[in-house]
Amino acid sequence: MTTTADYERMLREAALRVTRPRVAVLSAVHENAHADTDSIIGLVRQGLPKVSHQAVYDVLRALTVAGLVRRIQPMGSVARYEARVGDNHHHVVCRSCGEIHDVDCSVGAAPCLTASDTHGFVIDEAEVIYWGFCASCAPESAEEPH
Amino acid sequence: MTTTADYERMLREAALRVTRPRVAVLSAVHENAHADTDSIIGLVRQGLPKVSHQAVYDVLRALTVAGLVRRIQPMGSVARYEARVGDNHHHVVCRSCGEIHDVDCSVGAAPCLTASDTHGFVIDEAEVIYWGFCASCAPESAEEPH
DNA sequence: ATCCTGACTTGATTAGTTCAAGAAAATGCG
DNA sequence: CGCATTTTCTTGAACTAATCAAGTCAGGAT
Repeated sequence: MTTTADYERMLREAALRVTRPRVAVLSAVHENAHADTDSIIGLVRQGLPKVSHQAVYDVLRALTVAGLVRRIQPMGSVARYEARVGDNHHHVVCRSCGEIHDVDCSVGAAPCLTASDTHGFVIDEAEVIYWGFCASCAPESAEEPH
Repeated sequence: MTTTADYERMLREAALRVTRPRVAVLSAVHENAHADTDSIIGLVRQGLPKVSHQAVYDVLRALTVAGLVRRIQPMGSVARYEARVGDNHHHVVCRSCGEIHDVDCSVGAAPCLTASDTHGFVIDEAEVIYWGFCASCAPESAEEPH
């Protein structure tokens, strides 16, 4: 289990000041994968009722810049954050309810990181989003071709 | 070259009424890949100065639903539209200037469409976004590790 | 040509996020 | 430990992209 002290250490190692809003946000993101900003605000306020929404926005940005959390934003969705960073995993998103789950890269390490024609771009990351319907939202006749 | 008559036919084949705003939007998306809504409004108004922004929003949604255009929205960016539909191509996005280019799927047909663990999801599409820096934005020392 | 339905215009409204100025708190130093 | 410096947080407003609603207008069928 991750304790408050662990979060404080993570912040310190990232050269960020340790404040209660930051610990609370970091904790919320760790314990609630793929939470959107609004949920995070709610979670943080369970422990610290007085934090402003900008504090949360600021903290999320600081944590994102520091690499402690990762911001994901499938289209049609608001910004969401997750604590798994640096392991090149991807996401499966439900078209209906927006639910997100992690999936590891299918073909090994990072095979998708080779585009056929990069147009002169220096590519550093390949983001994969699998779109579909989750178990609850999939119609029973999902496997029918039409 | 694609003419107005072609766009009208495309609309008719999609069971959409042929209106000048629709032709103008369809034309704008075809001639300006990855344009955002605001640019499209500007382009449309070059020919039809009086179209409202809602008309453009409405038309873009109708065209998207009809499958004539595709909506893409890398995170941090507003909605963009492109006319290449149904060929499973992906995108490379510049982290700095937001420029977008098409890339064909690297490993053949649609290999990325196999996630390792689908969490019970019925997946119908794998969207790949390659992140990096375009030729203009890439620093000279881009290949240096640090 | 006329009617009916769907599309467009106008204007207001929302949600999500950001900006700005001042107050508060965290770190470093004496 | 207490103070100074610097960053962070609070308060409140503003901004942007997008949507909603009501009424007018135009495309396509009869």
